[in-house]
Amino acid sequence: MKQPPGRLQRELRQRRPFVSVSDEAAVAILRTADVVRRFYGEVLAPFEITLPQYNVLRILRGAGDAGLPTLDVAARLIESAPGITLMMDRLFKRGWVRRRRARADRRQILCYLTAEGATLLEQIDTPFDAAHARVMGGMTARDCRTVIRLLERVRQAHSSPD
Amino acid sequence: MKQPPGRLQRELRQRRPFVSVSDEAAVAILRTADVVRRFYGEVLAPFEITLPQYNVLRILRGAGDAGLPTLDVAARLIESAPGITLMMDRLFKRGWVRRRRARADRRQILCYLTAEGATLLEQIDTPFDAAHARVMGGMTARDCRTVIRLLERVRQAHSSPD
DNA sequence: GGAATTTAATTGACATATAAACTATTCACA
DNA sequence: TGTGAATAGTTTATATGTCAATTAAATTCC
Repeated sequence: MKQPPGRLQRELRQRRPFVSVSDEAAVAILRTADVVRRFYGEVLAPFEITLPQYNVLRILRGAGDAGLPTLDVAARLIESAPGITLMMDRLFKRGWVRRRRARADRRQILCYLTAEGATLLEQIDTPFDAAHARVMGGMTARDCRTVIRLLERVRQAHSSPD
Repeated sequence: MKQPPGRLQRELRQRRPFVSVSDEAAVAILRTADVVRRFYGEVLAPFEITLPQYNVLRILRGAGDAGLPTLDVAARLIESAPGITLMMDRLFKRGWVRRRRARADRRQILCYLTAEGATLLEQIDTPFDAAHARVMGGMTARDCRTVIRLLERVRQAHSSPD
């Protein structure tokens, strides 16, 4: 049950053991996230689009004709306000996003997916969905559900009111 | 067994369900990593140091008087080569790191923790180790070990020769 | 109705990241 | 031994992410 030197530890080439399992789990989460991010990045690379950009486009597709205020897009990502403005600028320059000031609340900028953006997403959908099947590697559906449940608990413990 | 709307899904305010549990697990990993990163970031904020910087200093402390070539430091982080140069520059300017060209292999730059760097780390150690106890929130040691084991399998599936 | 507050978004400054191109040094091996 | 390949590190360019300050519009509340 107890694998001798600890694989993660060897991975990091650390000399000292982890302070606690808590510590080790946190590092495992951070490093696995990097692996996952890189994996999706490679899937998207041929389309010259990054994972956060792809996520924004998918969010806008979900919003449909109603569009979505800039900060609502940010709220659905990890991202804070300033980052989303820049990213939206890039997506706009590439012709995938359109923006218009909201009539109802003139402070808001509504963002929409363009037809070009929708076409791009359609091209990406198939390889991307196929990637989902590979991202968790050798894990069973049951393992995935366990991870989902446990990590949910971690996030919950750190969550603001929500 | 099947929780009705899915908490993560609600978190993301997505309309459509995840394509698969694989998909959902990947998103859970990415979002939890962000939570963990932010948590450690807040612990370190009073010391005006970032998590990656702190990791570099700890690696150099581990290396001791022998020091460590720049790219060896990078190898122990997620980080690729160019990033480590900049970060080391910043740590040098702050007086926490010292550098010297290796005599044995004149291509290498050996990096060392300075006495000031060591003092800083000592100040951070206690609050940081205390944070380890909180980072995994309500999870038991057993849960942590489960997460460690499952995520290890995910990384393994994506690993290069190693 | 109008001053104070809040909210949506942007700007500027800085830290991480990654890819590509480059310099300097070392190594492999014919 | 000497040339071509590999390695260590930096530079440049671009993208993501965060904080603090700012602008403009909407809301609160006397």
